[in-house]
Amino acid sequence: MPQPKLSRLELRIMEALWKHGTASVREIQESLPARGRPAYTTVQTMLTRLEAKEAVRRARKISNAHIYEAVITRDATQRRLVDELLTFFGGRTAPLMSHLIESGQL
Amino acid sequence: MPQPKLSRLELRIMEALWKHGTASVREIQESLPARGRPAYTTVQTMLTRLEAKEAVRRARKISNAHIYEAVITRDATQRRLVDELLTFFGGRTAPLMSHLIESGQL
DNA sequence: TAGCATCTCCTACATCTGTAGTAGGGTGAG
DNA sequence: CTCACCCTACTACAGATGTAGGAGATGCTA
Repeated sequence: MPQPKLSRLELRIMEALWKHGTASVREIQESLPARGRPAYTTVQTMLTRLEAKEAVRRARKISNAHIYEAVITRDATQRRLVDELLTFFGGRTAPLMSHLIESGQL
Repeated sequence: MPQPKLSRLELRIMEALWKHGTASVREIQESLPARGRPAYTTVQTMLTRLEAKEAVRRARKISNAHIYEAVITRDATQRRLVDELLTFFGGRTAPLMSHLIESGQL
């Protein structure tokens, strides 16, 4: 399905994958911030679920390890998140903008 | 706790409550868009959970019905959502902005 | 080739979320 | 006073999410 719904952790995994371009379970797991880093098999579970959602795919194999790559783009995913957030703002971008501005980085 | 984490449906309920200022379960339920409107008791369950999270409180009673009011502000809640979204954008507001702009309303 | 390190695959499970039914108490209209 | 109606409180449950262990396959190293 196009642009599946991803959970927070799934999004964290995707973020890591987008950064690496392509990666193994271990690479993804280790690239996650040590603080609150999930266990190896947890990452593995996420990748399996992401695969089921067709958000990632097994690109190839290196030795006995699968190498994953993103199927959905970061851009499309972010757009989806923004759209979803907008529904909570009643479609009004103005308040969202002001919060963004107040959020510092500008 | 300050700014509890709210689910989608909980946010929809809060939105209705913020609009009314104060409302009974029935008022909230009926103010939700008919399309996909949850059952009366579903709204009730949400309010109970929101109360547990200290996001709303029972302000008073009219006859045998509880009248709820929001404890957390819409503003603080929206800010929290924006901040959370920002973490998925690696803290960069720029891409978020561009998505917003492309989202039409501007 | 024997073992250890490493992977995958499968299974499990607690918690959260959405969804709602049921039982029983309070209320107001007649 | 009575009873139909509305409200609350409690319970239930399926699906999503986060979290991870264990068993067994596989690959590298001495």
